[in-house]
Amino acid sequence: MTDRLKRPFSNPLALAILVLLYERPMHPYEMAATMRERHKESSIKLNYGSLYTVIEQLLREHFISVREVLKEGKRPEKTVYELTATGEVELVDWMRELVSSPVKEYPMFEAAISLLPVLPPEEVISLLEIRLGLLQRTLQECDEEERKCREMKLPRLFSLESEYFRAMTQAEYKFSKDLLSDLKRDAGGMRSGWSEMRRQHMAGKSGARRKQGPATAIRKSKKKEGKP
Amino acid sequence: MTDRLKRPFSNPLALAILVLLYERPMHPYEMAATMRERHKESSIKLNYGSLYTVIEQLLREHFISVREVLKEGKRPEKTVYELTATGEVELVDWMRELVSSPVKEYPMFEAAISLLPVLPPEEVISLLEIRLGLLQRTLQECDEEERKCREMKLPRLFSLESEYFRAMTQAEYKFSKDLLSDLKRDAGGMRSGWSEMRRQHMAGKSGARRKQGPATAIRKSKKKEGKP
DNA sequence: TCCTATATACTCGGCTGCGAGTATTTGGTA
DNA sequence: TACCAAATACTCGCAGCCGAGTATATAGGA
Repeated sequence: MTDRLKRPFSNPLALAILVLLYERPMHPYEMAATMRERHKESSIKLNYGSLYTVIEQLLREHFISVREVLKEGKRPEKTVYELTATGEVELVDWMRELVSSPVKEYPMFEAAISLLPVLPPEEVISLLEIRLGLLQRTLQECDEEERKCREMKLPRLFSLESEYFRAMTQAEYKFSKDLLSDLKRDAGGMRSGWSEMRRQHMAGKSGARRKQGPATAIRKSKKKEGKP
Repeated sequence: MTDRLKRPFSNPLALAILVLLYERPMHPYEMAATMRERHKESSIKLNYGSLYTVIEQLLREHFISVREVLKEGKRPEKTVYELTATGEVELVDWMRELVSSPVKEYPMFEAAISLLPVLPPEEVISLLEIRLGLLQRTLQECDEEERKCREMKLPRLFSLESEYFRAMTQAEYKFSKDLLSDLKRDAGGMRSGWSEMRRQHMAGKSGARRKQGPATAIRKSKKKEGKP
């Protein structure tokens, strides 16, 4: 909201680092350890490669700076970083934007759904059944998780992100289930437009193939090379 | 399901290309045009840079091959690609996996939620209100879209992906709304654990700063700025 | 005492992804 | 007829991202 300027980077890991340094100065490995301790890795993807790259970026933008370099014995040096004033502004600003303004993302399942007609409907039915099973298991695991939190009397704030994840998974479950029953109801039916659509694909494809030769060996065509 | 081998690439655009070539041979620009025509760009991110990179990857794996190179006048050559037998197997296999097995993804909002305590709760309330407004508008647009589809008597299959998007947006709306009311109910209250958590952050921070020098220019106060 | 497994703390090279740029043709209009 | 804008069809270079690898220190068991 505050500004619509493009941020110098978009990795959620950068955000997490800013937050950690907002609490106190740290060195990279400690950041990773802390994130794991708090199970942030479940909502924010963490890996070593990116960690150090992202720190580099943050340094470049002067959002963080080197506080000190520790040397103990012969171990590699530990570089401790801290948040700068600019960094704190960026952090708060970024958080504000993320909370206030949804951004379109591109989950794989959405892509798959939009290309669904390449699969025969009967197969989609059994694939969706598998999916439903897996989603249900995920939901159960979430509940289990939540139960533990309640037992330990942790305030809700600690588990907000998994609550969100559960809600989204639930929605996906419902969607898949509805889709499944619809498919079952008029399997192969006309109303879905499926068979018609598939026929088109097939027509296009087999037509092309036929023009070229009897079910090609692998590639009889003009360009036979693979890689120059 | 079929196999758990890692695919040589993960870009949804690659999947879309395989599907397009499954229908008929095409040249890159035509792929882009077709995708836009069918509004696939709303569920699969498209941009020129990636398009050509991804085609390179598919070639390398022998999932597609060059069918012919057209030359018309002095225009740049058009390279027409087609699906190989291997490519078709990959396509179907990949689709099966995507439909049957959910994968954990990392939406930005989930990251933000997991770091929410850096913002004062009163601010989160107003940010969520903005978000709810925007989400509602998105939902209305979806409905409008859907109405048009029904008017044109398009079969449901054509708009499945936007139905999915709507469902997910709806879920996010509900989650945000519930969170908002909870925040309003015990604003600043103890039960949420928020104030406590924030205090910790603050403590850590100001402690660190104090050691270093007199409260830096822009950020001396505990939290006096708001949002103009 | 020695050996191995694990934790600590990064480094490095390469692939992926992308936006901005390039060059030609077509269409409209003044 | 001349000119400009839009469409066509890519090319390029660089930054982001990541996973596998490296190297030391410590702990625990045989």
